Amino acid sequence: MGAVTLQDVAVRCGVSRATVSLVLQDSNRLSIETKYRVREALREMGYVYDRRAANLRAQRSSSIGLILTDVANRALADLAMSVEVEASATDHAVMIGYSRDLLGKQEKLLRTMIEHRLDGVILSAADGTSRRDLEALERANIPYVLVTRRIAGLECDYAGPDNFRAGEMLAAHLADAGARSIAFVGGSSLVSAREERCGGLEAGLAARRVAFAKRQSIESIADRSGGIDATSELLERGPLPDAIVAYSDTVADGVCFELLQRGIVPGHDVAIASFDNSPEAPHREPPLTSVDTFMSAVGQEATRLLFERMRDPSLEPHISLCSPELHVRRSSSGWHPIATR
Amino acid sequence: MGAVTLQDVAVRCGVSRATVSLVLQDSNRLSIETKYRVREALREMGYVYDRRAANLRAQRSSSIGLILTDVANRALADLAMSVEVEASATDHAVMIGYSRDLLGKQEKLLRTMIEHRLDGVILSAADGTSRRDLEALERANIPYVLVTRRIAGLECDYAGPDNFRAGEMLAAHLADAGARSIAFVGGSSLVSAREERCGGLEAGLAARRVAFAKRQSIESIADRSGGIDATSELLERGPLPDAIVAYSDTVADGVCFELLQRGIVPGHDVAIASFDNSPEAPHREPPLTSVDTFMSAVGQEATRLLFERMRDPSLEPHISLCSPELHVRRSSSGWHPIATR
DNA sequence: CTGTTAGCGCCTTCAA
DNA sequence: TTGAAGGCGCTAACAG
Repeated sequence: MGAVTLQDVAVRCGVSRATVSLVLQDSNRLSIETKYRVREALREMGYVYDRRAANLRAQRSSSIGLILTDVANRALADLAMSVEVEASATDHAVMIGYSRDLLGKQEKLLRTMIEHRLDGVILSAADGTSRRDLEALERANIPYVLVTRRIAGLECDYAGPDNFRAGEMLAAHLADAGARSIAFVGGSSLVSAREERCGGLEAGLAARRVAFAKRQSIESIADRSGGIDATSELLERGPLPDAIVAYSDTVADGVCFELLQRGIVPGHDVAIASFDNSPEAPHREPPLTSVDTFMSAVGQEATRLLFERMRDPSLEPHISLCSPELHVRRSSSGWHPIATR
Repeated sequence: MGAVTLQDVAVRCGVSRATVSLVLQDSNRLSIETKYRVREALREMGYVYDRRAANLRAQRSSSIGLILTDVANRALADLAMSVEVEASATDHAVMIGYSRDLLGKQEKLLRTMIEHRLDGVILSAADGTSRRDLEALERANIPYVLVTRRIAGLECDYAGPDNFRAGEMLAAHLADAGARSIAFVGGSSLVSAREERCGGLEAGLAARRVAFAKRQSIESIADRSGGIDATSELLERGPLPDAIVAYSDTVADGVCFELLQRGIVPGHDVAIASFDNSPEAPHREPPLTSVDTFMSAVGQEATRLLFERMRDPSLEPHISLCSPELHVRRSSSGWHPIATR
């Protein structure tokens, strides 16, 4: 019943356990003949390597952890899949957990991963995570890399899209198109990605002498309904701006919906743009201008950083930002200053 | 450097390893005082339970595996997240892998999971998986549950949406609305879900004396572009049917797009319906009639089945189908026989 | 080239 | 109530 062990095979072949172990490692200290005989026996007896034992012995786990807030949006799904590909290229399994932005759940996941003695962890931290929440990892000496979201005051490895640059790109595009008033809509300011995107937008506009006031930034849940709510609030606060930049494509969907409800045509009466460049963006009505953040590149990069740190824990923290790419579509190119005046 | 072990704590407290182990299990065979003293020491010394060792000793891994083809679509993401929730409720970690419908990758994932001696595996099998591909799991005595996709000729635990019933529901709805010719569009016939949905549609139509011919079923890749291609082919093969049923909401999007390209208005000139009831379905133009397949319920059920089998491997295979729910929206309710004649 | 030994950290059993 | 011992399956180190 119990699986075949190295010992069993050794007995069967009349050699020692160590010899069999050497065969598994294809050591060249053994005679061809012995190797062959042992290999045959391994196969015949249906031997399966027990990684648990090897891991215990070698003080590792051949696994890394991946903690995401969620995987229901396409961007994070791409990230998860690319992490798995990179990890398995180095023969590491991936243990996954979803925090749903709950600090308690995240803590439980971290504890579990530490007990399993994972070789490393990639973490997209829940809203409100502080460096104290990661101390357990440090005490346990487990290398980790942050993705997507930064933690204030914490210097550590990080991989993510260059959100600031992405914001700047939209600023440049919209300012050049003639927009003179711009609002940023959706997302929570607790999440670093929002602050970076909004910051980049503000900086880009400033460089082009377009004003951007704090009251032109409205927070919301980061989904379609959030886009609707934020748009309502925006229109109550004042007149329609030339352009609305949404926190994400999903939020932008809600924005467009609410505008239409009020008889305002997105892409014509007001320019719309956002972040993610999701697969549907080109197929929206109007097709949505969006900055691609290449989340699978981010996942790949995060995994690379993690393995580097696992190799050498003394490295300086490394911050890796993936370059975004602007895709201009009718939601912003269809708007012209003339049309609104 | 190395982590604190039970042994270390025992020495510090002047008791035996076993005593400390008993404290961890909160055994009532120990004096209150000893427990207290040992607990203090555990805390002070920063002891962390080493699950690897415990797992080796107990011949388990406290982890289950989840192999999906992909997680880029919302339905599978929901499934993945619900599996993780259920598993962690029983203190099991989740090791994840994505096969991308590649048999080779799936095989590698299975091998890894077997080497890690996972306690069980939930598998959404890649296209073309046969029972032979799962023999490794059986030899290793690892319980597994199939989700979402069945494998021909393999009796084993399975959890999935009741696709046949879902097809019937659409048949009933469309036939009652007056549709007399119906096409099924998109998806690969290698995937059991398509065959079940299409089969249910056919059966439901037959029960209402509406003909459904094989040539009214067109396969394609299961995405938006597949919907476009399949629709082109459909219109080349013959006249526009009263209704088009798409394999999934994503495919339906392509269908609607291609129809509009040809000046045919979906929801008016032809009824459209599909499966998944994705979050965007109500927000499409026209709002899309779709059958909800509750993938998070499927994930929950699959995990439940797996744990049951882990408890008692001798159980009869159990097949669990989650009831679907029809959501009628304008894409089908806006169409009337009159309008097309 | 091959075999022996001694653990990795935990937990169960048996003896005191 | 506590202690000692042995072993899960693997492998590094050392001895033959």
